[in-house]
Amino acid sequence: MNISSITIERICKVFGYLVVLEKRGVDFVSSRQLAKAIGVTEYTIRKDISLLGITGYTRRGYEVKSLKEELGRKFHLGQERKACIVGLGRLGTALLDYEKFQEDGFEIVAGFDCSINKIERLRTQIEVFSINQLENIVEQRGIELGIIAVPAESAQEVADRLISAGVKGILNFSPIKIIVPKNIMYLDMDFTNALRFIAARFTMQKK
Amino acid sequence: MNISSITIERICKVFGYLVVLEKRGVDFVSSRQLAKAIGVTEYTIRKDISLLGITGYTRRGYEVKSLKEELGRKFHLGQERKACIVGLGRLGTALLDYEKFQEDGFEIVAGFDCSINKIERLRTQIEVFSINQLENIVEQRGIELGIIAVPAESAQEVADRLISAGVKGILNFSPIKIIVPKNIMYLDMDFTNALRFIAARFTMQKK
DNA sequence: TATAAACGGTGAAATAATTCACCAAAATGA
DNA sequence: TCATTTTGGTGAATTATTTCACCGTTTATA
Repeated sequence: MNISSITIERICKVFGYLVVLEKRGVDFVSSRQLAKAIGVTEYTIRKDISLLGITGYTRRGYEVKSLKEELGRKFHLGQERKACIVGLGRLGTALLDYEKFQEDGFEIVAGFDCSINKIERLRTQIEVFSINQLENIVEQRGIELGIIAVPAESAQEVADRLISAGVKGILNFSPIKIIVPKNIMYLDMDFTNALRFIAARFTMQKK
Repeated sequence: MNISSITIERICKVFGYLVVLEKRGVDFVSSRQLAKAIGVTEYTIRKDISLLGITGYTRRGYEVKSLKEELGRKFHLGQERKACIVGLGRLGTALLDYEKFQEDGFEIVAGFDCSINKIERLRTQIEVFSINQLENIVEQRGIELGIIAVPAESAQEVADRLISAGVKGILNFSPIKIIVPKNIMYLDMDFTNALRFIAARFTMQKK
């Protein structure tokens, strides 16, 4: 099967909303409700879901629990995945304790920083290491995801090291774009760019 | 002129890269270089730019300084814009001191939190207030952008208050989707969803 | 039991976005 | 000076994505 990135993005949002609905004890949800919740049309939702061979019930919609499980199975969502955070400044330490990751199966199993002082001072549940041990720990613990929260200058180097140590996906919070091989999944979380995007749309906006 | 959201997103990235190039003292940049830097094709870059009526130089490319200025003018980027942060937990305080915002013209002029204790303890350059004063301060200071870093439960309420106080754009770091009127520009920064997106693409990926 | 309403499924149509092919201009170099 | 290369501009072709129209079920209701 061949699913476009844009569809995968929507599916992830749907998954997130299903998690919320399940917590609320909702059993069924219609394409219209899903559409409203994630900001697209009902047609798109139905296309996306039927593309995956998942089917709903006439007059009731999709069953929340089974849709969530099926999406999880197909996209490996909500399963155990180990991640680490590199760079334990303000943002990095905030991410270390971000419980929402854990709820979704993402387990932060290590933090790295280059400052020994910082490592010693940190009081956290999660084990923290010197950046020197990055390769060792990533390999030992089978870490698949790397979260980069270091300054722009060192972001590319950290990414290269994470990749050569075996991570398959990178979430980058530094404000520069990192170049990665195309078999590595990569996403930027550039805060300034997010504000730019909002500001730019004040001015010109089509849809 | 009518420019699609997806084009605006690319333009913002181009703008960010131009800022970097300008700092490095680079005078000209080709569509090919821009394309590589932001991860699209050179055709797309040229289409985007020429759509705006901006034109480059044969055999040299685009002039960094003037392209940046022109994009800034057309999209109101790199201009003074006032923003505030609501919710001064780990993430909120990290954002308070995120200098990169300032470099790009986004000025954080206030922080809000509901805990008086927290407000008193905080040592920061930026003035912090009780959430009770949100409407007052937003109006007084002409704040246009609201950054939401409160827990999921109160995110929608905070958004509603920000909007009724006059902000025109919202950047949401809470893990739920907020419903806003369609004249308000809105962007989610959902960390868990970002990890999901990366994990999902491990499995299935078209382009 | 018959009718209406609310749903999902899906091929076809419409729209949007990207890529391509090719031209013209400028710079370079033989 | 003349050929070659690099570059942007742009209409056309292609590809991707969204929307629509309409069908068949199921549930609710009269």
